[in-house]
Amino acid sequence: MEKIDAVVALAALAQDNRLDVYRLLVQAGPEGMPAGSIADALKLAPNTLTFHFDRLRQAGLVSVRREGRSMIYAARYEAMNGLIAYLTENCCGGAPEQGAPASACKPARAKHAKIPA
Amino acid sequence: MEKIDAVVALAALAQDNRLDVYRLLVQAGPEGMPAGSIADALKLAPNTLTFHFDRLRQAGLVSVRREGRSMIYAARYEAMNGLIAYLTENCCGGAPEQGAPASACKPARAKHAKIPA
DNA sequence: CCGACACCTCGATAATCCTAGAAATAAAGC
DNA sequence: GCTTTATTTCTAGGATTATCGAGGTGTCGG
Repeated sequence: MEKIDAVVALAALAQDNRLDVYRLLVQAGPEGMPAGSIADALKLAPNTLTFHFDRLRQAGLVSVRREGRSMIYAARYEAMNGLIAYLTENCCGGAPEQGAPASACKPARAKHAKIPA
Repeated sequence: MEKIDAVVALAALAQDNRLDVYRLLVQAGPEGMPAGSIADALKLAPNTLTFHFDRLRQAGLVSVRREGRSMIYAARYEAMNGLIAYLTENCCGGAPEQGAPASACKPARAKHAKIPA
């Protein structure tokens, strides 16, 4: 994952309502959830919700498909994997170790010092 | 980690210059780095840098200490650990599995369906 | 075809964000 | 004490963001 993609994904998740939307979609599973149900669950106006969906979609975090009158949104797990991998590799003390518990971010001594742009 | 903390941390990292600053600090290691060196490395005006430091500090992602005339900023690794843990637990398919590769985010069937506020 | 439903697009607005210039504060050295 | 160096604070600007009301598009049932 490139830096620019990470920034976009982070920005997409860095908002109360969007984080709620994304978490709801994760819980909904691979089949996703219609926009209306999400609006009901989170008490958001449909047009406001569309705005947030666009941002999540632009960040690659969700996918959409039409089903009759409904738009079904679903979480794209690869995107979250990519983001977590980016953070682990670039913002923690180097590559994650095999033995260590998942995402153990420890201090590191500039192992691979180059900052990939 | 609470949701509000996650949103603040995500927002702090969701900006080009700040992500650069944070990555540089991670590479600098636990002792950190003086503000001036960071300004030089990233070609940022000192006052602009202060603005971004404030945001990172408010998010708990960095710490500061004075050393003579310099302000030494350092990454707080626990914060990143907390953020990654939050994303893994709340935005992936449930708790990370022991056997799985670190941060393997897989589709899940609403295992613990309650959304912690 | 027509009405009802689900959702999106457009336009406007208040709030927040990022950057930069000017001036202030803190520490070190002479 | 005065000057230099390192960084912050103050103030202001343009850009971006989140939300809302009004209106439009696409789909289903009859």
